[in-house]
Amino acid sequence: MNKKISIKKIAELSGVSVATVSRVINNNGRFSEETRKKVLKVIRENNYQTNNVAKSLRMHKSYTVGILVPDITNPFFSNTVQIIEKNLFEKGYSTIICNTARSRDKELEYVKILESKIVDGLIVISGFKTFDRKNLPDDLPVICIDRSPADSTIAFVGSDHYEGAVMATEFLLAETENLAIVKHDEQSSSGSERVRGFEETLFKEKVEKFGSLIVSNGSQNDQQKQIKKFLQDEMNGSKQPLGVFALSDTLAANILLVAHDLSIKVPKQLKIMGFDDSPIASYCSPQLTTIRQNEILLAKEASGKLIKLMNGENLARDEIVKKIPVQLIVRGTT
Amino acid sequence: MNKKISIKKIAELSGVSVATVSRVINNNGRFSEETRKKVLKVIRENNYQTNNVAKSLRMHKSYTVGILVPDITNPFFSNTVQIIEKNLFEKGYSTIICNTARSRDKELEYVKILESKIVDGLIVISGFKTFDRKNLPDDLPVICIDRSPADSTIAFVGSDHYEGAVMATEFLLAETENLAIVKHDEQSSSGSERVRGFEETLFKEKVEKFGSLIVSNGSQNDQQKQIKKFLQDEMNGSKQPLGVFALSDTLAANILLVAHDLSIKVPKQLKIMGFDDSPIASYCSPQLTTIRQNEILLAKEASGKLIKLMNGENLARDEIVKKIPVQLIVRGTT
DNA sequence: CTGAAAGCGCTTACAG
DNA sequence: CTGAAAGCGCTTACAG
Repeated sequence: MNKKISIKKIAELSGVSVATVSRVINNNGRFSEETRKKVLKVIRENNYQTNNVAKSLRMHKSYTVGILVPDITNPFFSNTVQIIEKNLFEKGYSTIICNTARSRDKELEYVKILESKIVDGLIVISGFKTFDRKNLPDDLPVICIDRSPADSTIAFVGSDHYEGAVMATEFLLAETENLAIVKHDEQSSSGSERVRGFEETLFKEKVEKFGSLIVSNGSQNDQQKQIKKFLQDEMNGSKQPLGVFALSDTLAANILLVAHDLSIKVPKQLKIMGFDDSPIASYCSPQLTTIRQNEILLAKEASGKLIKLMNGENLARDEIVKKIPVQLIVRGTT
Repeated sequence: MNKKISIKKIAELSGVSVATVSRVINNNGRFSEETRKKVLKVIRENNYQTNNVAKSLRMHKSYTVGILVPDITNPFFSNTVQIIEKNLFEKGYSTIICNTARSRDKELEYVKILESKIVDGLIVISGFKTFDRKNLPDDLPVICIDRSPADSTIAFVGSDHYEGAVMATEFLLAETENLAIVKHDEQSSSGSERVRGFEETLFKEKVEKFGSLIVSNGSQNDQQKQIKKFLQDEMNGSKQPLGVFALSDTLAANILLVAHDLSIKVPKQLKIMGFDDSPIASYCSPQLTTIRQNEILLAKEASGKLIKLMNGENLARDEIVKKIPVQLIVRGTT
């Protein structure tokens, strides 16, 4: 294929003005059936493609949206992004996915880039506790996913992490009162909600004591060492089985691996509850009991709202914040 | 933050022409230190941001590259993409990631979109056996990853799947001569290479018989059923342990799960070799022995070459095709 | 139904 | 050192 051809060239070749060509392309304004055919023929023959850069400049509309993702290799994120991308594509938007690597600087940098490329809208996925839109033009449609925006006027869609944790905890409590929670080092806003769900449920059920471990970031091996020490302490001398609520499936899977190592029987002596239903959950043995997030619904809400905003509509008051229900998936570890 | 401000406004506010403002911004052409300070001050005060759409239009350069990915939720792809994105970002390019969902139509559609957004270059990751660049302008820099281009002039970077399969097969052969291969339904070009590595090694070592299973796409459950039947047949009455070369870690993990189910001892009676070293490999128990692809090197080669091409340099003849070495990771299943 | 012209926000020869 | 003007490829009031 040769170099790009412009509307001007098409106009020349079909013996009409550029204005007319533009009208034909966009099927807008009036022109005779005859010119339409003629122009379309020339366009086809020359494999003309609209230059969207020029069009964006003129129209102040790019049909592009940006997505900020903290870590695209995280299955929950990549899944959600993939579905959002699909939804937006169907509506004629293409998606610029930006990996912020959980870095404030990169996040800011990418916001700048996206802005200067004049995206029509922005979807921001968690990474820090809050997202500050003060760097953004006031009129840019923005949807936050899984991260509470600092500004309460920004639309927000997220799983009901609190409710998920309540379900998880009650399920564990039905089997044993000897509970523990295992968390990651740094807490996202969703992580805090999960912790809150756990603790408030215990409080409500009048369980006063529970174990707690914070696993600091590091290699899988490091993490397992910390878990090993914890399990050895916790399992020691207790009559009741131990029920562990892990704040992610990754943690849950590691706990399971350590349990095998220590010859602790799962789920007989140790019950493990994960969170996310990530791919590894199904490849553990036994498979992990966990809380599944509904990425499809999440993505649908987020892209639907963004499109609404980009079409110039406003969100009703009760649409600003949307909690997506989660689901308890009972498998082998409980 | 308020609406966008243009170079024209900045010119007005600083009492110079737009030409001068442009020169100051790009530090290009000559201007007095005094005007520089003045203009920069106004820019800062007004939070001016270049409109890259306009700049692209004028410069025929967008500092944007497109990546076509068949499935962003596949860890190998998302990892590779993430690293490429990082490399390009450091060179001032932002990346548009397009999920083609292994659909020819979507692939074509996205190529069009990317083209019309005037990307400076394109990275194409496997999905079909070959990629045809006839729809692309002749002068657009393109790098293929993991998929042989139909046109042998396109630069290509991929893991040495053949060599990986040879290593895997020889390793298994050292333990047992009773081998089998388990493949996916649809073969990518990399898959075919893996098969070839397996078969040629067996031929070389004069092993004439081996088992073979093609697992058709479906739910995890479906796949496990097919594997179950296969294992029951293969394990029946054989004295030697069975060594299975699975064409992906996903397959390997499912085989392992079925083995547990059938109370087959791994690695005593059954040895399993995966491919990719995907995240699930480390969460199986025992952990999977597998062949690791070097995503970092892969990404480095791909982004490096693309940048070279985008800078107008040519690739030396021996740079067109680059095979990246893979590594045998011995863990618990062999 | 059709065209000439302005303008989106930039950069860059050209002239001074 | 600085400015006026052209032009990147489009769309759209305006005039006819």
